[in-house]
Amino acid sequence: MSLQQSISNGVIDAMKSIYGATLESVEFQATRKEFAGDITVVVFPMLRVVKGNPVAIGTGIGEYLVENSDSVKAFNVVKGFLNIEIDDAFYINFFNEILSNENYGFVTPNEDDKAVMVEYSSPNTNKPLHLGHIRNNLLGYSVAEILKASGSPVYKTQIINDRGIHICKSMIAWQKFGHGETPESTGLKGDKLVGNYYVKFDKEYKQEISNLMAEGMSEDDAKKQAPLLIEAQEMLRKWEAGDEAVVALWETMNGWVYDGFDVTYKNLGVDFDCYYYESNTYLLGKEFVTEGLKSGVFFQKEDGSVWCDLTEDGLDEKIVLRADGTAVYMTQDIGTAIQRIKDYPNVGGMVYTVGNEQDYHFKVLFLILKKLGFVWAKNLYHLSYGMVDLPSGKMKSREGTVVDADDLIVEMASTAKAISSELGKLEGYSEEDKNKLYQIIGLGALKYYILKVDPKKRILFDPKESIDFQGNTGPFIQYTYARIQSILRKADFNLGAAVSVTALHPKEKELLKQIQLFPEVIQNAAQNHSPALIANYTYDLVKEFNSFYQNVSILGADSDDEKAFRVNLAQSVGRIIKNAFKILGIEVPERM
RNA sequence: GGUCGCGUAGCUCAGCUGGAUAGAGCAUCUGCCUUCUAAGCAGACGGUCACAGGUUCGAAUCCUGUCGCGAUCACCA
Repeated sequence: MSLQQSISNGVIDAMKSIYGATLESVEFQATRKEFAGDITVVVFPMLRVVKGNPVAIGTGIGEYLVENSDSVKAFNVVKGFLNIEIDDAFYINFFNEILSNENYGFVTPNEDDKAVMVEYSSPNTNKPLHLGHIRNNLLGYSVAEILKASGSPVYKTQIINDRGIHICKSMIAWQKFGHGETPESTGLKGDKLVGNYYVKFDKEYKQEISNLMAEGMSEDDAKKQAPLLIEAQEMLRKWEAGDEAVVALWETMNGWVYDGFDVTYKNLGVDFDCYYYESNTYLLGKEFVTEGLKSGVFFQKEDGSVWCDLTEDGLDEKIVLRADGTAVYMTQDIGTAIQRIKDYPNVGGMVYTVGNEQDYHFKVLFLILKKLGFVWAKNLYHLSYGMVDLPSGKMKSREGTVVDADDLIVEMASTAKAISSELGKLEGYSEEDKNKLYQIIGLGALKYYILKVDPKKRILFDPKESIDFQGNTGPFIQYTYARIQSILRKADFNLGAAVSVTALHPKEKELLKQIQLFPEVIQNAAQNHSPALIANYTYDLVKEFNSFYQNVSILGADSDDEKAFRVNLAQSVGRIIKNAFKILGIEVPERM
């Protein structure tokens, strides 16, 4: 039982025994530094149940707690705040309990529990990944890890946008201007190569439009009649008809792109358990639209298009099938959701990691799925996040202001190298080990920088100002971890044994209080789908540890018991850092 | 224009279901490396929590309105 819970029960008992009143819950907060005490009960809310002077009530409860609870040592009341001092023994016992638990704070998933499917990444296949995708990937991956740590089985997935005219555009450009180039022949990553042809298409297409307009054609007509576009459309028709040559090219070029993406995913440290392809799910979506039409969830307009009327829910009418019977975005997403539950019957909910420009789309999607009567539809969550903008505004590929994911990762590592070399703590390490370390630190800085911010807020990223390595940053936390490992290497006795100290140093106590919060923080983060909560908690823990580290000698403690206690304390903090960072997808180095 | 989100120190961000005098980092300034890694620690400076009302013992937090920024309102995905 946690401290809060046990105090909470004590307070409820006290209210019953003193006033005969029933209290639903007890409100807590951390005690402010200027007052004596470890935890504070707010008396004001109790006035609803018991009339009286808050100070008197607080005093009454305090006396009862000291009398009846082993862990409460003393108390004081300031206005309506009951500050409770907890006996050191409580913290020491608690610490001995968690000492041997390497997975402290994690709840092991039960196989019978309902699983959650987390979708993330799902990029466009005609452009390389950029900073915005990095945020998406890191968020999705981390939320999946958080859910796992909080006790849910999780599947990580991705929807692959593998049909449509945009792919044909790159194919046409490659055929006409590519001279048979391949990733191997050029040494380019596949996604970069294909991205170049997408840009090439756009450029040539624009040229054709202006040529046609120079000949006197109107802009609208020119856009529709440019030969390149006609060719792309023709290719799309062939693709849908299953033309062998076109399909083969499509497979080849998609393969290049995915190979390229895989490299980036690997560098970022994210992965997936299963994949879904739009080309496989849109038909299922159409089936359910037909069914919904029969059951009256949808209605058909005169031209044959199918709609869902959401005006009663405060939204508009939404199209779910075109007049010509082809699928729209919504149709596919309906189909994909249903397909996933078919494939994984133990999935009870899904998380979609998609930018906030699609808030409306998901609101509608979830509502439609509810209307179609799926029980799991109430457990759908749109993990909506803000855009990553540059000081100049949005990233625009045309203006060359896109922050490329691969470039950024390389740049972060080289910044880490520069800083690290200056500090010169890595003598005796091989070049290979050093480079690995720079990668860990650079990525740590980047990932933490993005994850520590509340997902729904937009991020301003200034490429000219490099990401910090000091203060509330990934490297700072990694550094603390490395320092702890250094202590552990020097400690000359076995760790993990129960420790026996009688009194706590104030810094030790503060640290233990912070450690105690970890399980609660994980549950909280899972509920809110927010890695930022984990990041900020870890930072607070590390600050507390550093303060302890600077003010209290660990290896030079007075007694062997005290030394063992402190070393174990350091080790526990190290474990929590490692586990918290694992959830964030950030590695921790043994040395830096 | 309708809808949704955001607005906290010069900058980047915390602030959980309302609680005590609003919290960090960066930047600026002052101390601390012959003691466990100074990517650190201790401290100073810095605020009309966008603005105005309301709800109550109490509001950065909840409600309403205003302003500012962003997104969205396609038979695109």
